[in-house]
Amino acid sequence: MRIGELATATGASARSLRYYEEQGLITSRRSASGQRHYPEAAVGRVRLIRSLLAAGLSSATIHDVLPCIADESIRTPALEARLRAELARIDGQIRELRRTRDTLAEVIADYRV
Amino acid sequence: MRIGELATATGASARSLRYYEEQGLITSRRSASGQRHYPEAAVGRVRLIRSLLAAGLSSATIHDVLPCIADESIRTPALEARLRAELARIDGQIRELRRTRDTLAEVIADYRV
DNA sequence: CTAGAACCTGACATTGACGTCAAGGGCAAG
DNA sequence: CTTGCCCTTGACGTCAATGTCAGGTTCTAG
Repeated sequence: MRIGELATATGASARSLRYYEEQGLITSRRSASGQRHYPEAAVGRVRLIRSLLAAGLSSATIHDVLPCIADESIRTPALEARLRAELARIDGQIRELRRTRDTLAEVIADYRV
Repeated sequence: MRIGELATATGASARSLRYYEEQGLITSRRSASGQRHYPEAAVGRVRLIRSLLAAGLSSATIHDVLPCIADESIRTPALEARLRAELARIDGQIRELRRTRDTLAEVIADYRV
């Protein structure tokens, strides 16, 4: 699977995929001519990366926790704590979003009256 | 209320408050010497602005919908549609966050085993 | 073989919500 | 009056994820 195919499969641009690799979030096997080739599993990994990015994790944070997700052998208590912290952060973010959502919904409800 | 007081009351920096004003999100009465003064109501308004920003609305979007929120006389069907669209966007964002959250939670659960 | 699509690296540009710094004016307390 | 803090405008810096462009190489279809 070359980069263009992975791009269309994941919704990430080729530029983004190279960036993810540069940040150590994904790896690629190179053909003799230097072109990147990916295994099927890269699709799921990139999708996970994108959802974590969308959840507000930085690429550095993802770099820290992704090996923990991908490779059981690297799982450590410190990484578990990190994951829990990020989970808590996302939970807080969801709560705040819901409050904002409700504020907006109230505005709209009042709107009709 | 001067800018420093509003800043500590809302958690926004003075820089941010000037930025919000520059973007047309808030207004201020100026003293003879040019210093900004705000009414008490500015606190709530700035808090609302911040939560909308945190929810991913751009300052331009907030500029569009905030008068609708603040001033009933400007409410129009177009603005209501805009509000509904933003509400839907936030709902989608919450759903995606929950999926990511659950993915992360699963990882942590698997972690113990 | 050849055209065109896809890929490569490297570098600069962009965006939005700010931070920060400079150079100065305003204001209350002692 | 002065000390020190708060305020002003204006301009440039930052950060992170991507866009974009240039100049060149490689793959694929006909």
